[in-house]
Amino acid sequence: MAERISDAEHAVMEVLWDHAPLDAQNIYDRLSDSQSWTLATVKTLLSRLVSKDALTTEAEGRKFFYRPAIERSAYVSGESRRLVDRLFGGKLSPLVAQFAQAEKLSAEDIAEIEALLRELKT
Amino acid sequence: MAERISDAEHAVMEVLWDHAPLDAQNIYDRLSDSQSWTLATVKTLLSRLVSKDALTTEAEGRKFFYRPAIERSAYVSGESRRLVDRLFGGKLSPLVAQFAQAEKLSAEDIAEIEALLRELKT
DNA sequence: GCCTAACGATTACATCTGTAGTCATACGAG
DNA sequence: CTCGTATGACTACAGATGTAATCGTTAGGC
Repeated sequence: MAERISDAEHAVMEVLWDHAPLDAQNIYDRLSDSQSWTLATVKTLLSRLVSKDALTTEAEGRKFFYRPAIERSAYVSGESRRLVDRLFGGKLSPLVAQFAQAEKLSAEDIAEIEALLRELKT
Repeated sequence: MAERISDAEHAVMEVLWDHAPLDAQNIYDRLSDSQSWTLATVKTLLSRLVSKDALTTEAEGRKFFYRPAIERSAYVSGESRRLVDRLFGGKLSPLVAQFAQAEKLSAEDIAEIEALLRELKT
């Protein structure tokens, strides 16, 4: 299990993490803001996510309601770890350094992270 | 331009970021530790990276020396931003929070990041 | 009861990716 | 000069991905 979720599929997952269960039509509607996919495309993505065990379905009449089978936090965790392992030798601090240098962290960002860390030490 | 670099291609880039220029055989040798690709596979990846303008070549006799055409930092920067945008609303602190919570940052990690931030504020 | 519209399922197809084999060629050993 | 070998180019092919059309079925309106 734990097949990899593609970018397009991820967009669908986000909708369902935000609000589930939903049927295909509803998911399509919510995606319309950000994507210009047809209903058919959304349905394909849903099918693929079901075969990947990333979604579960509940039949209601002749239609399905879809619900995430994995936690967003698990997905986010996996993806983050992947990136950090691949690009930063598995350590978080070089990533922070990278952002600091290339992205100009705002004072606010810095304060937020510091607060976080402070809390961790208690 | 700026075509996306795949995972396998990235492994090749890392070798060249570490030490360039190198010829195909040499790259293959250096990859042998981590990957069990054949020379043919490595050559395919090199060709694709050249068409993606991620590598440049210098002919020397009948062979090529390959050299990165993009900085590692640019690549790392792009990939990091992609992840942070996709999963953390573009902000770094939620990523740090995520790691803190799911990955148990060591005291050492925390200290490193704090030092980094302290330095930023000067 | 019949037709239509809405569903999921199936099929389609180009591109990208991982992985590698084959081909033409030219350099270097003898 | 000849031949094997190393080299880049080209070809191959299955699976993933983005994107969508079509098909078979069935519930609901009339």
